[in-house]
Amino acid sequence: MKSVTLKDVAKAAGVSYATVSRALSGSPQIGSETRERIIKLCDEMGYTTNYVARSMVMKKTDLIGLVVPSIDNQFNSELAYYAEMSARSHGYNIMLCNSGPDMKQEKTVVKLLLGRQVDGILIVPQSPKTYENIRAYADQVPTVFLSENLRDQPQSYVAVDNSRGAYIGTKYLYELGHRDILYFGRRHSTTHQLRAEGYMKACQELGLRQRFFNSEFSHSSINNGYQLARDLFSKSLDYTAIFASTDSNALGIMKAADEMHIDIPNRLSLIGFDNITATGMPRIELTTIEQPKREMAVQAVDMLRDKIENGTQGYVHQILLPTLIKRGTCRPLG
Amino acid sequence: MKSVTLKDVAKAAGVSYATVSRALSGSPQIGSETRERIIKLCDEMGYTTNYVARSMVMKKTDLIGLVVPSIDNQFNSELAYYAEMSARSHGYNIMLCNSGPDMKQEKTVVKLLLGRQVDGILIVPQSPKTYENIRAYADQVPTVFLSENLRDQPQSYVAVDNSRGAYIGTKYLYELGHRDILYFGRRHSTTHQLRAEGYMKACQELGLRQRFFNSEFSHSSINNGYQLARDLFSKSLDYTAIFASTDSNALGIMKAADEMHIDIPNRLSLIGFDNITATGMPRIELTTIEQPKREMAVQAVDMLRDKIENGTQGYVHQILLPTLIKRGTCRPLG
DNA sequence: TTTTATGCTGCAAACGTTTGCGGCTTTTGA
DNA sequence: TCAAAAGCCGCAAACGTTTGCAGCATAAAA
Repeated sequence: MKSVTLKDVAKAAGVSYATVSRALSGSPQIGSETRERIIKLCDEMGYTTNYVARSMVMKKTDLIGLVVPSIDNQFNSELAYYAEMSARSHGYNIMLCNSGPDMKQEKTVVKLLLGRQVDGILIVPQSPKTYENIRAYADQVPTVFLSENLRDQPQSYVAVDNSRGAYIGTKYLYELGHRDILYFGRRHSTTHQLRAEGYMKACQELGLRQRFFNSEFSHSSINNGYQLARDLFSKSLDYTAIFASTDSNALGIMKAADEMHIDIPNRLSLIGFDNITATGMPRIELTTIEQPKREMAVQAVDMLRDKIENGTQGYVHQILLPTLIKRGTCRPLG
Repeated sequence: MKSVTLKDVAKAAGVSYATVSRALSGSPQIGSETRERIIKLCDEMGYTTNYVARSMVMKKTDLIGLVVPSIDNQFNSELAYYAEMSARSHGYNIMLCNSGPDMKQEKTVVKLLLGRQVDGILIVPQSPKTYENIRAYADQVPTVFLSENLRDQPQSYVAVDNSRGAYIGTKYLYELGHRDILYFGRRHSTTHQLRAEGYMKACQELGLRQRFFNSEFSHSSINNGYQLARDLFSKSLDYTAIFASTDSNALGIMKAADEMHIDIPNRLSLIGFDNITATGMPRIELTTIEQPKREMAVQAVDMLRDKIENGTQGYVHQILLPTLIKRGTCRPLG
């Protein structure tokens, strides 16, 4: 268990450990024969530099704290995947924390991360109030928010153009001939507000009546969507398409529709938002709006790196473009 | 950005920083008024103990390295979720690394983790060869393998009873009246070998003919399953049920079947293995064998903690029980 | 040969903690 | 009143690096 230190290989090489450190870090003031001899020796002895000691003196841990509401959520885990890959390729490691389900835990893990001396924090907010919740800490270390729009807050974030996403989705339904489109989902976070706005904008432009069916449940889950949709479908179906504010909701709607024998897509067209993996599964094939998760994650770590390495001050709001993914749940009307 | 140190609050409190340290750690040799005064002061000044300095002297980082082939995989991300929650509740933080897709990267990240001085490593192997691949490192730090059976290897791991899972799945099909059951999937990792063995055992006991359709593709994905199933279905359908060695494969099979108008479950019953989230989605409703992911993750970190904290030597093979999840893809025959 | 420059290496401080040990003050017991 | 015990607290070393600075040898220049 006792690992070999600089001192050990220095002794073996017959030089001071400062020399070994310099040889490894490629300092130009070390002779090339000495360097090679030392490097070879390090290899043989299985030396790996102790990052905690290194971090101590460098005042830099090369660690990025990644906090997500819960990593088992498809959307988050995809973001995490790309974030980790990208971070590592730039020499950073990821410290993972689940912040859900309550605000207290979110605060706790962020504080924890600070104690760990992470160089920066990447956070996908668990609620619209996250910014307030962790503001005190976000000022102490480079932080970028991921996937949730903060709109007017003085904080860096990267997110899709949620409004545009809903806009193109609605327009697509229109082009398919639909004139009665229901917007399904909550609206109390900025993200969801924006989506609703995109829908409304499309409706205005196209001369459509705006119709909402929303709730203020906290998490957008399949089950929530399902429960809600059962309510919805027990009333008259005076619309031909639904724009669901999240894929999870859409999936719930789909389940309810199947149970109540409402034919998707023939009687009802359905479109979601996010393009989570399940939407591409056989039999589901949900038409949806894609969030470019890879790009989002990569941009977020780039932004964070910029703050960390260049000390960039201020904040930037990076908005990426969503894409319409046509699959099987939308049909031309008539 | 400059954080407040022990020294700072010591100066403010008018005591030495050793006293502050002791007050915080609850040492009995500090007077209670002093302690309370110090704690209050720490709060006000926003002091958080620097974990890297602490780790340095304690020779313990309270860090667990979690390496998974790719966190965006449902199965892995669920394990990761529970592992992180459990680890954190015991004072550990998780350092996340994706090891996929190649063996080289797996080795690299494990080496990295060692450099980070993690107290232990939790690894879900990316291939049957993982053990060989990282053995050199696994000897240097407490390590437990997750979800993959290592069978005779002298290493701790926790996994389901894969054999039993396949056994009960096959038996279930038998009880439904099926007599011609095809086993679909690869067999070259221990895990998959065990599943195949469970199937064979059931066949023997029940007097069924054993039928295999397998391949040696490296990753069990929906697409692989799909491609293979298209092949399979182009030949005669002289079986009434398929036991797929993974849910991913089963999903691929389902897709191919739908395309080729083979009615699941009426013409063909299908059962998977793993119970990944997608299987419970509307329209899919795949009958499957559940791996108790939460329990697996929790047990794995318990095991790891035991090694770390008590220095427990030797190894233990923890086998958990799988459960049959009855959903919609299996029908009684006749 | 002497001086200067150049190339390489070692010394030691610093990073922010934890903790054994010694010392001071106060209380207790006789 | 004095000694011993007890209760608190500070000193300083240690953890394993990085790096500014000084020092030594050798090579080049005068």
